[in-house]
Amino acid sequence: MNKDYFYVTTPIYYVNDKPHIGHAYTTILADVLARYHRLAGVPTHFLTGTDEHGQKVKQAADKAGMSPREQADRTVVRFQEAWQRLEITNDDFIRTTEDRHIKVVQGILQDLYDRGEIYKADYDGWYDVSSETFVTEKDLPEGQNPEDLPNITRIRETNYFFRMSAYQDWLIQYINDNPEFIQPEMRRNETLGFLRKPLGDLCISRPKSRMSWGIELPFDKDFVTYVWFDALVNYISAIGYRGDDEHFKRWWPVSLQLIGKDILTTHTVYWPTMLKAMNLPMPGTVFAHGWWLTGKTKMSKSLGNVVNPMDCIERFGVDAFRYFLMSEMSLGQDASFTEEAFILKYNADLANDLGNVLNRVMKLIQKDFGGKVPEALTLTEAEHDLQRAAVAAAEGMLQSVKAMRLDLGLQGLAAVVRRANQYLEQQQPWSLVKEPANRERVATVLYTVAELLRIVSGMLYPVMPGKMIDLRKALGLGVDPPQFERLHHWGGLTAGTQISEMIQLFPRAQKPSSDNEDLKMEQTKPAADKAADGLIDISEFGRVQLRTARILTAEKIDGADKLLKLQIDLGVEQRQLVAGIAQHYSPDELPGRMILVVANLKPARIRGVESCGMLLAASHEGGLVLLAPDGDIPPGCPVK
RNA sequence: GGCGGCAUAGCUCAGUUGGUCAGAGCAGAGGAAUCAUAAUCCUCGUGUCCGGGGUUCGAAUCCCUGUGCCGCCA
Repeated sequence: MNKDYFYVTTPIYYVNDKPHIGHAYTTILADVLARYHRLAGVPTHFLTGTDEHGQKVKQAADKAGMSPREQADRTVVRFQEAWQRLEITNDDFIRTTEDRHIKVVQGILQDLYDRGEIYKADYDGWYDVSSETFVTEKDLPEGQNPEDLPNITRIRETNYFFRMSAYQDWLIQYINDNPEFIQPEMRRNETLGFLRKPLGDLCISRPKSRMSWGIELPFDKDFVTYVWFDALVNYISAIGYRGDDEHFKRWWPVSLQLIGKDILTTHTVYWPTMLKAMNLPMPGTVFAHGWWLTGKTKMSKSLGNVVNPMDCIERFGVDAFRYFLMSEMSLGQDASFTEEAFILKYNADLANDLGNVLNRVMKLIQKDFGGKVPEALTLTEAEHDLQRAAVAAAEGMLQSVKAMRLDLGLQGLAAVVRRANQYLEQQQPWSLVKEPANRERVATVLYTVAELLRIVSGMLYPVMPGKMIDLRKALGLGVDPPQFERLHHWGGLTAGTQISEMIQLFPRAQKPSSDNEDLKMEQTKPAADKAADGLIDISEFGRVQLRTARILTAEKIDGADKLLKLQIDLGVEQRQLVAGIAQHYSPDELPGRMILVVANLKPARIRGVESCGMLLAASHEGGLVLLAPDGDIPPGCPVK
């Protein structure tokens, strides 16, 4: 980590899109990196924003009967709201329609024009309307006649060009001399490959007659700026280039520019040559990451298989979503997003390991030490081992931030949490405590695990800010963000601190109901065989999760005279279930009643209505009565 | 067609400069324990490290070659 400063950018997103997982991923990644740097005490500036010029915005505006600017104003909030929900902590948000941006673009253009870096020339050739780019016949699919392609038209027009070709040799040399400039290495090779052929000049204008929604060229009112020349400048206009020198010098050159691999050339060829022409230093690193795939197909709007980040947040929480994206993507490669993988990871790493270990240690401190963090006195080799492992995992996480391999760092932290579970199992504090002489030993064990959680939660904070603060509050650590220097040292937890009431940090998620039907059938068969004598053992009964619940609402299901649709409160969550009790209970007498339900029943569709669970009722000679707890107890309590 | 990348247990992947490197997690099987969200812990893999050559005392790791995917450019 560079200690001086960290300036990180995402691409600016085109306002015509809706935020999808691709946008969310880049932005969360930038946020996580920014947070790590801030917590390490590195002055950090994090920029994102929106690209608001171009044909598609104009078209959408015309269709909606408003000005392009109004259209952009309406759609930009989609991104701003999305980033808010995802807990993105960008320091600035730039829109290319802002004055501060337009002035800079025009200033740069005028300067380059004055210095002869931009010249006027005629263009006569093919133009691709959909991508707003010029194409040569060689760009077209083989054997195709341009006139037959719907989005290709012949145009002849005058335009302005940037002398990009003049910088080709310099750029090749620069990339060769600075291996960290383009990452991962594969993308660097790609760029060098691209540069093996002669580089043309870059057309940086569009005649207004054809495309009016853009930044007007300062030296020719008949033209607007080509969208890439406009958009790339955001990285410097936002930090005060040609306006606020002090601010600009503080953050330029940018430390890290995150991009998707689809916009590699613009960022590794156009952008560097533009900067060179402006006599500005190059970005430290341009990093192209991979794409999220669902199954085998690429995420894209045209394929209609986009995973909406918002849906995932609602179901699993922002923090789990951020964790999954960061831990599942090996940076630079593609990764796949499936609900099944998400739930498996969530249950394994977050619910079963991290959430559970917190729960275990809290319960023991609660029960045996009156809810106060006990004091660790005599440490054995086991404690020293765990300390070393925790500190090493914390260090490893920081290394992985530096190496852009967050997945590996998170893996290391997950591993150390698993070790905490192993350690508890080996030490058996719940057995030791039965012998008063062991009390000091138990105190040491519980302190050790709690302290490990302090360090791990601190290191995970940039990825899961909300949940990690919850965890730290539970341990009595307060609501402030962790301080990194304290995470390298053992012993940050103060003995005697009051911990909170029990919390469920990551409630276990239900497995996806969609597939693996065959698998489940196979799994249940052996149990059915064993039950041939009609007797089951306790572990089989244990597989059934019974819980108390409160009925919130009840309504009839059309076309089914026995069924009611119920919304129930299960403590940590709300559920819908379908119950065959309509002939015995009317909908209006049910809300508010406490009942018992099977909470881990595989979801099913009954009469087209989803049912997640089953309520318990006793029947006798055609009659039926609901079972209810005998006494006052909140919803969600386990029934054993 | 050119350039580049990848190919390791059922699945997802780790494997720094060639020498306990044949691994982890998940999934699966068996067992233990009960503090805990039936969560946890322990035990269990003879994997042609894509095939074939080669370099080396020794290669998943280097070189050549074949095959299959993928990316960029044509």
